[in-house]
Amino acid sequence: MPPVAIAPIPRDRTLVTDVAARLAQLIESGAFAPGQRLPPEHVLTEQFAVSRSVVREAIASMRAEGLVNSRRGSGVYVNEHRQSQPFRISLADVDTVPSIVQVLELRAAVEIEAAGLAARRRSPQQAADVSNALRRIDEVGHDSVEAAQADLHFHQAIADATGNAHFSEFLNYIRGLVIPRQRVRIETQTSLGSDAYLQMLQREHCRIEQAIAVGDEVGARDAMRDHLIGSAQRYQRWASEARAQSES
Amino acid sequence: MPPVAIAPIPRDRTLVTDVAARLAQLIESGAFAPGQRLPPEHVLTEQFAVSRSVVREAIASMRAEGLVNSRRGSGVYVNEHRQSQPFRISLADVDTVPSIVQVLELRAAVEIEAAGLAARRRSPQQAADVSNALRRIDEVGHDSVEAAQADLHFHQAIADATGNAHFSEFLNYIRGLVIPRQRVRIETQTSLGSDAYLQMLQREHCRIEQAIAVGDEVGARDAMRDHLIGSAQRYQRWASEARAQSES
DNA sequence: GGACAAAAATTAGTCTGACTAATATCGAGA
DNA sequence: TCTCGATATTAGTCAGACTAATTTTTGTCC
Repeated sequence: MPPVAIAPIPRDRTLVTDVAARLAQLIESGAFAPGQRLPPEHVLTEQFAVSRSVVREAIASMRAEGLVNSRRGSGVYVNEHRQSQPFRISLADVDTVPSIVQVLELRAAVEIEAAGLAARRRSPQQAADVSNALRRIDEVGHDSVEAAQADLHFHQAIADATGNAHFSEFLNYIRGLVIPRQRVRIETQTSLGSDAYLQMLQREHCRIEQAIAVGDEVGARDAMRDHLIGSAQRYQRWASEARAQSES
Repeated sequence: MPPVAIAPIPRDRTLVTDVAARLAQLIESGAFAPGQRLPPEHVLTEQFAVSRSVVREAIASMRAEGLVNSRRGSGVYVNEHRQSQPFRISLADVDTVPSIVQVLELRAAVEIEAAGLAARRRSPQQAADVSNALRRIDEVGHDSVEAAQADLHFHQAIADATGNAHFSEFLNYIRGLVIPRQRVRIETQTSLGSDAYLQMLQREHCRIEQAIAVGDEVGARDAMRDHLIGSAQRYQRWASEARAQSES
């Protein structure tokens, strides 16, 4: 008798996944070129020696993946531009403090350059948007939820002022990864650090806004760099304090 | 008689897509929590008033999207960590010269900061890797394909030297968007600009490598910025020349 | 009662056949 | 040659059956 049962290994291989994988491979390899029509279902049925249900579910999978599109009465066609693999940071990788700092570093890189581009290229309207966002942070004051949102809008206004939508979209993506924790941080900090903390933040914001307003590219980058590095350091300090507190 | 036929609007809505969308919405809204089991197929069949084929193809779609997973004999379960929407630049958006420049701007932002981080944190081994990559560019000389690859490795070595895998991965993603065209550019340039062009590139590379070697964070950033801005300008100039040439 | 095993019920996977609706193809007529 | 209509092709949907894996229930023995 074996000492322990062999690991079950939930083989979720099914005919559907097999057929989908083989079809996907054929497309990848170029056997079916973009724009080209796949063989009709009944042909795939006999070639793969499976039922039509299996073929249809496999095609439904590939359609969901954006690999093909179906046209009723016509056929299934390979999509023209099969998207390159997207950029994705696994949420599972954003769990520890160091890993979050790594994400913040990438975000900082983009925001720093965004501040520089904004200073160089912002329209008068965009400059006004940044200034308004800054004022809004002052107005909301201590409400931590509102403050977090106002802070977000400030950074968003800067990204928009670059005139390059990729910056806005990328920062939007990064935010989705770290914002939940950041909000906690801000709430904690504001309840602890209170006025002094908020004023320091606002001084940093103000420096950024001024540089963008006067078109000082280098100054905007430096100000944003100081702001984000400061934020990251504050985050790390807070995290270590929180840990020390929970261990005591 | 109408002047022109009404736009066909290929409505690719089907029962399958509808059911999949509604189920996805129920999951998004939290009606079905992660880890929870979906109602069995025959229940969905009567609730949505569709056949089992439709339900199954809808579930196959969601499975392909990573939203759920099926366990034969047990049920369909909502995946625990439904990934956040990834960052993706549509290839369709990377077709014109200005749009490519926008992508290059985002790439530059990340590479500039990567150079700074590399200068600050690189291990001796990583510094050596960067230097070796630089030397390799010299060695391959005029072979445009090899040169493009060596150039890529140089930038890759710098990203690796940050010690932050997100930088490497992000630049890898960006490369997948613009490299095909860049290679063409390099080939054209090398055949036209020849030695002078290569030597200028290598001087820029060398400046970056030196700054990283001695741990000059600001210098590394500046050198990388000059290099990438120069590259973008050269690309734009080449593109406009190519256009002028094709029009003549 | 509790632990274990067998039986039953539940559930997803697969197959078959049919019909519908949209599209594509072909041929006859102008 | 072009247009229009009939025909063929094809994906979408429905229905029912059977298989295989899992879960639940039941029954038995201790």
